[in-house]
Amino acid sequence: MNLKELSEKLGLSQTTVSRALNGYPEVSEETRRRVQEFARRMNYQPNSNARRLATGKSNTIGHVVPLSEHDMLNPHFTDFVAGASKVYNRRGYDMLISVVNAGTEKEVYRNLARNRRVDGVIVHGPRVKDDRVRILTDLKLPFVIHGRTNDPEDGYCWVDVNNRRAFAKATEYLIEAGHRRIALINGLEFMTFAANRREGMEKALREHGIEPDAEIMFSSDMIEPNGYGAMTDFLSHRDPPTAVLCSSILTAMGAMRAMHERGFSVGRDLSLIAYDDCLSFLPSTGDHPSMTVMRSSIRLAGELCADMLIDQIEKKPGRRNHLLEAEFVIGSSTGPVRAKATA
Amino acid sequence: MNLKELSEKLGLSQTTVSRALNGYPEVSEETRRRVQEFARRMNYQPNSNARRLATGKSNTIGHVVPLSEHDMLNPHFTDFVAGASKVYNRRGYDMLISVVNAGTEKEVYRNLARNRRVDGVIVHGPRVKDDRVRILTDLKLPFVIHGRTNDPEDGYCWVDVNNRRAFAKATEYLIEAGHRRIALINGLEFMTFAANRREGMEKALREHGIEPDAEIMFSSDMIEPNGYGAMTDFLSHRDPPTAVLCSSILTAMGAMRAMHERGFSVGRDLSLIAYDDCLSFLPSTGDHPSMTVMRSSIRLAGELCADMLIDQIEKKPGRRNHLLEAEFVIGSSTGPVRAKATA
DNA sequence: AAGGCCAGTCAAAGCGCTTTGGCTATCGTA
DNA sequence: TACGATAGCCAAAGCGCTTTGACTGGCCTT
Repeated sequence: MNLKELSEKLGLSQTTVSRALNGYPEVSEETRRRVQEFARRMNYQPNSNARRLATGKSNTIGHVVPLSEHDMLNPHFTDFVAGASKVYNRRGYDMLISVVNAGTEKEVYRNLARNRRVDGVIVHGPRVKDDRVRILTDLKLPFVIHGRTNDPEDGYCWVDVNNRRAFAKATEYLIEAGHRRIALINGLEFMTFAANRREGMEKALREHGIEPDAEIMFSSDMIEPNGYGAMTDFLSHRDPPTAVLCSSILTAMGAMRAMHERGFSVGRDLSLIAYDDCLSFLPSTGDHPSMTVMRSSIRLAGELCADMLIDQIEKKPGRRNHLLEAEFVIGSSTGPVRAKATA
Repeated sequence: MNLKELSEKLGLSQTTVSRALNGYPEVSEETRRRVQEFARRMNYQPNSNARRLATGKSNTIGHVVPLSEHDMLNPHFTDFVAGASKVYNRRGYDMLISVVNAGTEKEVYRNLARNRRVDGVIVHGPRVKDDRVRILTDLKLPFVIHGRTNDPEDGYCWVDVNNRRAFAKATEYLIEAGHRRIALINGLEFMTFAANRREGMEKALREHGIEPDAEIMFSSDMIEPNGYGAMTDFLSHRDPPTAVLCSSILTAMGAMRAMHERGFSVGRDLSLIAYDDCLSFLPSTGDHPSMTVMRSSIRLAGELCADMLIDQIEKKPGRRNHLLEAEFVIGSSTGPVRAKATA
């Protein structure tokens, strides 16, 4: 069933039927009702490809997500998507996901733009120095960055967490509990969020007269096995840490596994603070605060990004950026420093 | 830059240019070379909406994923997508993801089909009794199911794991190690895979004269907190299990957390076998076999589904279904039954 | 020399919508 | 009574591709 058939059966022109269905004011209320009711009965759905061609709008948002090594798709992405898609459903957009190998990203953006397959994109995993901003600006493709680059040049939309402050605060908390030997299990530091987290931590350390030690700082994909591996290494260091900061609950779980395996009790023998993205499939601090965390919902970030992007596409007014503050929640994974632990 | 401009500048008709670019044989090799080179120089990309309208093909695969309670997106989905998207990239398809609330699924399928937004869909989380098969068949929308329904009616494409056999085998392994009190932490049992797992387990139990006890069988979303909660409950049962089967590494991690918390040693005091989907962000048995698992890669399933669906869409010959066997890998989370553990 | 065939090209007709620019009653106003 | 405004409808022109059907000129056959 297409518009032509529908309008013929109704004894109306395509123009009128189209207008009736799309809520234009030039049709009488009675006609509109008749048309809409008939369309529903006939199960009429406009062909979206035709509509897209005619309007030049695709009503689709693109997500270009890079695969990291081992072809892994960042699990944090799941929750971000859950948030964003909620907004897409509400506002009538489709979500196009393009999983790409790290190198080919830019070409994919170019294609999406020239193709007119999407009305805008969300940029994931911004780097400290990232030319995607310039590319997208040149292409005149609306975009929102989940995170920021470190370039001073502003003018783009972003949603980010104050990572520096969160990690500085967590570090200070540990220092006040007497820790002076604090490890870091971070994300990949060519990405801004991870770089900022390290900066925040180092700043706090230095302000308390502690020189950061690269030997107890680790950076990689934020997945369980990496947390386990890093912590295992740290614990066999000649001068092991008494506390650790983890950039994700996933690495934190790995770290805790390593600690348990060595017979350490988390919160007593060793302290741990994790960054909690509120991943829905992992233990959170909701019910029983088992972990001390800095918390900010990545799903919320997804919602904010999506809304902001659509506002921009539809030229609606609205905020151009959001700097979220992570909530600091004290759980039982931290405690005062103890006599040096021995394996 | 569109086709018209391009062909004018080349002094050719749109027909010839279109054919040259799309590899039709009716153009001379020299013309083709000239056209392709010029198109590249001009950064020409055909407008995909126009192309879709003209061809009636969208070159897009739809994934309709239901949100479970708490608006959670199944984390197992991430890896499935990683696999599928690899195929989509290779074969020139886009991936459209539609996240829906559990109830509205069918309507979404109907819309996708009538809209002509996708050429086919992948059905996730099939239920024991699932009317999506009939709906999609009626709509004549090609589809592949990740899993199966339990309806005898065949004729659709699917990729599934032999869940029954995997769980029967794991159960037998535990029984042979002397366990007679075996718990189950399963997925949602209105879904076929979970129902089959339970069946496999119960069959093995009965074959060894053990009556399944519903009090140590749990069913829910396969996420860490649920594994933790279930295991905690089991351990405070008047007759606690000596072993447990988990439907996912995620619940297994939760279960292990509960065991650790009570001071139990996994593999000595209590045995655990998990179903390992090879989720890339979780510890697998690859490096050091810490967990005894039944293993089958969900990413591989994603690849198979995608290839099968595209074959179907393009009317290429190929297999219509795949029944994968899970690999049984013995790790250190299982051992002979011990004197009854006491909390 | 006439006819047939083929390679290479093109004009034009869709694909199914939206949107522009009329057109016709009808009504209020002077 | 006449005239402009307006509500309600329509025909037709795109949107940027693909594809059909037709047309050339050169070459081979008989």
